[in-house]
Amino acid sequence: MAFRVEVHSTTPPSKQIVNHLLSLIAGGEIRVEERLPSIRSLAAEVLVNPNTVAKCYRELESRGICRAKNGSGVYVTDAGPRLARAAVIETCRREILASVARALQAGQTVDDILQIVRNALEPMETP
Amino acid sequence: MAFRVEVHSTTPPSKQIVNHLLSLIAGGEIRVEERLPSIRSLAAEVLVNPNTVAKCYRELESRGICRAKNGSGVYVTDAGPRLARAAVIETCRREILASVARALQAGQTVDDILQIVRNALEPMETP
Amino acid sequence: MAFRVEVHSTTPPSKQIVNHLLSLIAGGEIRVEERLPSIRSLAAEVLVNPNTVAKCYRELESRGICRAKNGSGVYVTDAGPRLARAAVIETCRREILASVARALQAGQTVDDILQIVRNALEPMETP
Amino acid sequence: MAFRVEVHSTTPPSKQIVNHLLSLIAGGEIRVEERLPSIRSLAAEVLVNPNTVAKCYRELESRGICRAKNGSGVYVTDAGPRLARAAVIETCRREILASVARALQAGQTVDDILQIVRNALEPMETP
DNA sequence: GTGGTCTAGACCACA
DNA sequence: GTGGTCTAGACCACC
Repeated sequence: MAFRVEVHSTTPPSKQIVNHLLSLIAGGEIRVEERLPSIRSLAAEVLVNPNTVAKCYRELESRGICRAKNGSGVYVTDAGPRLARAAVIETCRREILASVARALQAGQTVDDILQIVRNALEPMETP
Repeated sequence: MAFRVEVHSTTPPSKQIVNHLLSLIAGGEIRVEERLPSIRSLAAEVLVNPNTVAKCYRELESRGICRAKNGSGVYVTDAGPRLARAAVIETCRREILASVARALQAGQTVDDILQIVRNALEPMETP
Repeated sequence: MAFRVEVHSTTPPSKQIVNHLLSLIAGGEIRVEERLPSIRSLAAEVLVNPNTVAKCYRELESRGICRAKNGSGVYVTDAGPRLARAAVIETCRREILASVARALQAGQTVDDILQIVRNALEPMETP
Repeated sequence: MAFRVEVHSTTPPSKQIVNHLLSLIAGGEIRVEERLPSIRSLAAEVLVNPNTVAKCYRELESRGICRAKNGSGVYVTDAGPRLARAAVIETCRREILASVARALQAGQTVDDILQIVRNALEPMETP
């Protein structure tokens, strides 16, 4: 997993965890029909209460992304990867639009902003 | 202003308002020694409790960006625009980096992301 | 409200509460933009933990039926009554189909079943 | 059998299975002194743990509807069909009354409900 | 006062 | 072991 909840963020742990799971499913690191980490193990790993993780799994299940099988675990549904990808991309799109708009309003030039984006994209272009 | 608090965001209204005021000051829409909107009028405009706005003004004051004058309102300090600009740009930079990284991880291509950024920049290039 | 959670039912309290709230909204007893009972007061009334009621409200909110305003309460959305009605009717439809099918399979005649239904409808035909 | 346990129902699988067996016995599809499906075969068919099925058989046995014969299987008792029929019909009657009442309260008309019931009865009238 | 979130710990049903 | 549910009680943000 290699993921830690940022305790001092304004986004609550549960939302951070949901977002992270969405990223994992969207990025194909957890595949269709594959099992998500168990509630208790993920809770231990990211140092939150199991109830918090359970809430996250419930949320993903209500969005059709995964499905709990009693006594067995939580599994990615067929539609899971598609739904997760759509959710992640839509969120990122909105965030980028908002950030860019604010940067422009604050007096940052178009070139400044493109430079920032290029920096963010670089690590993916060289390898 | 043309600004509304997103009630269901995880970033608390007070922080949204601070960010917005920072943008206005950074962008020169509120200038040095200019008065910020009154607590009550801003509260009424963004449909928020006056206490919340007051808290925001205290926050900006503690960061040296504005200063309350006895009974006459809150004014932007000399250093205000510079401080606001630095804060906004740094925040936006971090947000853009994070969003772009997540979009890439979710399977979005570099071109997809550039397209999103271009869309965000467009409104500023034509006028 | 005049509603009590049946402790010894197989349907968990939270689901009972959700169903009851759906009925109230579907039946127009709580109208658009009207406030639902506060989490704490409803919890006290039906003798469950406030967290349980909070979970129910979250569920309804995730289905677009109501919307929480921080510090103010939970309100029925514009689409709430329509969504609630659809949910209740769909549930009843499924239950009736299942019950009737099982009664038939158990050897009950069509007339027996119609008689049961007429008994259920009677109280609404006389007034 | 043509029967599947609904994994995400609030009624536990064991109860669903008991209900289904009651229907089969009540409807005469499993007769007096006839053997019920073996625990393992039924468990395999409905994709449930054999322990769960065993529990169901114990339940039916405690209600006098069937009886285990040493090592040879579980058989319907003389009183079984009568007891099963009574149980099923009473359950269905209660369920129908409850569902119809809720549908009425949710704004469904008497005709709407009769239509639902007719749909449920149709498959038995044509053949 | 309102809702939102988290923690801690219990019990149940199922594999 | 798995998830599901509930209780109890804490803290935060907002009205």
